Amino acid sequence: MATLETRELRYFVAVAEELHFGRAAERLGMAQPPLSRAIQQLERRLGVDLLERNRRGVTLTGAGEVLLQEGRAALDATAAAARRARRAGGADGPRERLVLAAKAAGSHELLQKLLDAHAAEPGAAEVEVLLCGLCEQEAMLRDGRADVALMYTPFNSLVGFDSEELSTEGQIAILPAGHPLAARPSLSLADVSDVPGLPLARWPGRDGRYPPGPGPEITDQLQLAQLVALGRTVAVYPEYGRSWLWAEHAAVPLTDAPSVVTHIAWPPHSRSRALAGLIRTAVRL
Amino acid sequence: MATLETRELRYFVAVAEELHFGRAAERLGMAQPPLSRAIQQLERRLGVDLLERNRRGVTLTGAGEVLLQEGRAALDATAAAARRARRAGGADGPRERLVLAAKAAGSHELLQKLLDAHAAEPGAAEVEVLLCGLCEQEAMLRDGRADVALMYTPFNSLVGFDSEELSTEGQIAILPAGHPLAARPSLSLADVSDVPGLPLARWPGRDGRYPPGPGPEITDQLQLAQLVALGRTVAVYPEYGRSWLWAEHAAVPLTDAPSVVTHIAWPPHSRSRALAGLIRTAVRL
DNA sequence: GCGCTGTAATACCCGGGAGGTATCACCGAG
DNA sequence: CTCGGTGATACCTCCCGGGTATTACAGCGC
Repeated sequence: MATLETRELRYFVAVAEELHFGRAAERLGMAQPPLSRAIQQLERRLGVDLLERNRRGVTLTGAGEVLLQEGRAALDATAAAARRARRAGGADGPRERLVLAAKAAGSHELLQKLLDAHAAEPGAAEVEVLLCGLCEQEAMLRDGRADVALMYTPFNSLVGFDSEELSTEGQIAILPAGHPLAARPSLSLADVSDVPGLPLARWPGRDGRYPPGPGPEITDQLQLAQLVALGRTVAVYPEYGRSWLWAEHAAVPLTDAPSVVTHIAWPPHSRSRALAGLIRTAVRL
Repeated sequence: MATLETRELRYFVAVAEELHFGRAAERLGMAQPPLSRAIQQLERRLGVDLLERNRRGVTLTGAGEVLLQEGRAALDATAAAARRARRAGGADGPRERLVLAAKAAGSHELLQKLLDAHAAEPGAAEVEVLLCGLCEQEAMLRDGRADVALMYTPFNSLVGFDSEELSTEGQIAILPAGHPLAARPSLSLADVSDVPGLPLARWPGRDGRYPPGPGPEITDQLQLAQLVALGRTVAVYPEYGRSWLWAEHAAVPLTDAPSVVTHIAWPPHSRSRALAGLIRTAVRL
């Protein structure tokens, strides 16, 4: 059985992502020839062509696509094993430590309630909060930087994790304060998706790409706040966005936007007592 | 960053499972001293004690428990990457191949319908059927021996996989043909759980252990069939068990047994067109 | 007390292979 | 036809993974 070392996977993923041996070697901190040789050996061992070497760089074969997908998952799992083992041993006392990943732009209120409730439990594990960008919670759970995360459907995908539903809320339209639509008691998606002179802001999808459209491409909450305040865009945002609105902003409930559901999610094979305690506290909120 | 090679994980898992360096080394096909050294290096690199060496063998520390869990998952993911890549490259033509894992004791009828319907689709992938024992589908999906599986809740756990529900059915009591209870139109769990002289058969749980009780420990369907036919036990079994009953058996519907739901399940990160086609066919059944 | 047994750790050696440098072979652009 | 940029090859070095022999130590029988 060909037993695929971590090093080989790392090398292959680098080449498959760069589609260029030289750059991949640089990224890996090594010279190009040994990298070429390692990939050739890997292909021989698997008995499969992974890369198509043509003039001007390389492309992935079907098997290469598969190995890229699966290899990334395997590397994540390996990194997770290392990180979680190290963390479990760091303070090997009775008090375990948990890392909770949460979107920085998420609901502060919910997070506060959860942490307070958990801290009040007797013998509760210490919880470190790791705030991250838009959709990084999934990667953090997968590669072990976090043990548990707050995720928001439909923005995050819960695929591959265990989860419990915590709360559901509607969405609002965030408009410049003086805009005519801001006076309306409620709006529909159709109302805000085609406002003359006020294009709808575009968020990156799960793959990091932006949907097409005339509106500005948003990367973080502060940028969005500025653009709305400047009267350049209108945004669809979960209810919890009300907590950071400025005086220059107006929020109007949307009647037909999909609900945003907050979940607490964790890797499915977790067996930790500390994690179980945190989840129990969360679902009781 | 300590980057945990596959080899190290393999070694550690072997030692953690055997709790004995000598036996682990034998299982790995190597000598004991290099294994000891490798584990020591691993502990130094992670900066964490994984094993407690006391007189008469070793025991796992907390960090060791974590690394065993996570390490197994990582090794499975790595093996899956190798297997799936190799399979994807084997016949790199337009026809992809899929491996479907199904419990040998499962519903033959459903499997037949699924395979027939799928084969009728134009351009459908070739499907290899891999029949396995009681609860092996999960391991097969995890380590890449299979791409997709038929699973039965509550017997199998869907945790960590994507899945779609295919069908739901009740459970029956399987009794010796001549038994008084066999004449009843229906039974409850209480009726069959305490029949004098006819103890309830015990199935292994997800962890491979048997619940306590007086009945025989069942390992496969044939053994169960024999024991019931001999008048030694009564069993609770899904409806689809009717297809293999003997003349010596009688089946009576159970009114209050949990329903058995058949799912089609697959690894969450799969992106294969062939797999998507099979799933679409399955949910249309 | 003294071996005896079974455990993991240490000492030391050897060979394979991972990685480096220099160079080649190839192809498209100008 | 050269030149720049690509990946592949040739060849060397040395580290480290693995082997054997041995030690250290704890329990057990007598």
